[in-house]
Amino acid sequence: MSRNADGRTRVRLNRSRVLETAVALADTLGIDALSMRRLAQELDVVPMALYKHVADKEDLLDGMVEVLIREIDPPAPGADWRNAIRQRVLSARQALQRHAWARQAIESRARPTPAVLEYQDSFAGIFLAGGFTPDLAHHVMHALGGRMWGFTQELFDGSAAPAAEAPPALTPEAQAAMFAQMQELYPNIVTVATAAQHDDGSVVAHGCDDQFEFEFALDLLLDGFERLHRQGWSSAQVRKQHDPAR
Amino acid sequence: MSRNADGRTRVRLNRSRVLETAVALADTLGIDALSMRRLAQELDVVPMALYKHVADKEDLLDGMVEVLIREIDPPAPGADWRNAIRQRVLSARQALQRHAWARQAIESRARPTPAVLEYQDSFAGIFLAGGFTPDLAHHVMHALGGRMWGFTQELFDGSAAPAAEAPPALTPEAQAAMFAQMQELYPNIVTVATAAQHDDGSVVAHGCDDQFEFEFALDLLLDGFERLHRQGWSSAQVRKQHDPAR
DNA sequence: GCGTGAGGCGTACGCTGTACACTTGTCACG
DNA sequence: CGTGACAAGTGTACAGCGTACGCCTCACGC
Repeated sequence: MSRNADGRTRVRLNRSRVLETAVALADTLGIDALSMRRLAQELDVVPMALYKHVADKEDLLDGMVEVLIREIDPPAPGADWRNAIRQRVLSARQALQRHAWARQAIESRARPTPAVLEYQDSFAGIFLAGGFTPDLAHHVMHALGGRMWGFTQELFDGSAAPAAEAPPALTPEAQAAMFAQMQELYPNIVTVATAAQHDDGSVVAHGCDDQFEFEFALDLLLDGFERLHRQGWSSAQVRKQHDPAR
Repeated sequence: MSRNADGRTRVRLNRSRVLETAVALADTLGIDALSMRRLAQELDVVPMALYKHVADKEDLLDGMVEVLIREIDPPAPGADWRNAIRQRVLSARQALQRHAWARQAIESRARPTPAVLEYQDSFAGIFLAGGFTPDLAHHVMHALGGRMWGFTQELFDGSAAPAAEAPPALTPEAQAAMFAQMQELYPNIVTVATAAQHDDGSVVAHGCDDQFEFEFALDLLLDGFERLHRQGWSSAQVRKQHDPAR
């Protein structure tokens, strides 16, 4: 067994040690700062040593995603489809929040690993067991999309002013000036972004509640799924309607 | 004015030429292969010359997204909110399909540029003009999320077998074997993935119709929005219901 | 005609992933 | 206990990346 600089014997490397260290490192440093070299250093090993345990960086990322999937609660056995889906998604969401890198990692993966397929299979299974036709289950899973993983579809963070990051603290005057400018340039965004507080009756700006937004969209979709399910929706009739010649 | 190797005078570089060439290059080579060096080469210029026109690679990507946004149709003036949103989203989707790199580029952007804010502002404006309360408009935009850009939330491509890319063509036997294995390991996915064809009555596997899936999810959401809008939904009552103490 | 400033050039640095050949450590078996 | 084989870890090297910094040079206003 090899020894480190202190001459103490060192635990052997193995795939899960590599993956778990990578996960921990990505948690603290962010996915961009996770390099093979940095990871090797963390494991007190030369970079190339990692390649005995992962094929390449792609494989490392795949493995990290698998670690994450294992943290997601298994489907609740007795629940009806709606609660089963809801629980699973919200559990996935929690796992994703523990690992901020995960969203990017999952989305950048080119091909699904067995673990990913298994995860998606369980969703399909829940819908089918709930009496969904394969047809409806298919479309419904597409509609769920990233939300299956608990992704919030960011991309609209009304509370984020443009380029207001580098300066750690803004003077109240500067803030007010920026707000005024925002209001001028993007009046609707400002209206909408500050809406949540108004309706609450609260005064302070507290940003928006990601969890609430996530569940809002999720339940909107689940409501829609339920309605279609009840009324025996089928894609054939919709297609016919849109394209009667066929 | 400088001359190139042939001694012919060369058109001067400028920001839009840089951005448009970058877009074209990303279209053909993919975003991963788009490097400052490769882009410079395409423009017949030394890499560092680009930095007189874009601040850094981040700025380049921001600029490319702006080029893309300009390709999206402006909001239809006379339309009701639902059609206005639908049209805009579907137009965005078309732009995104012309530029496969765009999704990743948009999602990786840390802070919204003015063009992005303006785009989102127009969505907020459509909802508000349609009589949505700022509160509802806020949540609804979150629910729309990436679909505002026409993103399909891939992540579940039932037709993609794992690691079936490198070999360009599989023998029918190999395909059959793989299918059998898929069926064993992921029975629900197979059921659901092959559903669309069954219901169509067609026999050949044609993958699934992305456009259909996209509109399915979009309309599901729009239906939900409409319902909430009609019944005067407000986040205050929902929150109270969940958390009556407050 | 000449100064000036923007635009393009060249060099260099530190970082990345990883190919390839090498040594070392560990364990099964004679 | 000795040994051979195989797995694990090392070292060197390469091509590519983004970009800091200093220099040159060319078009243009005076």
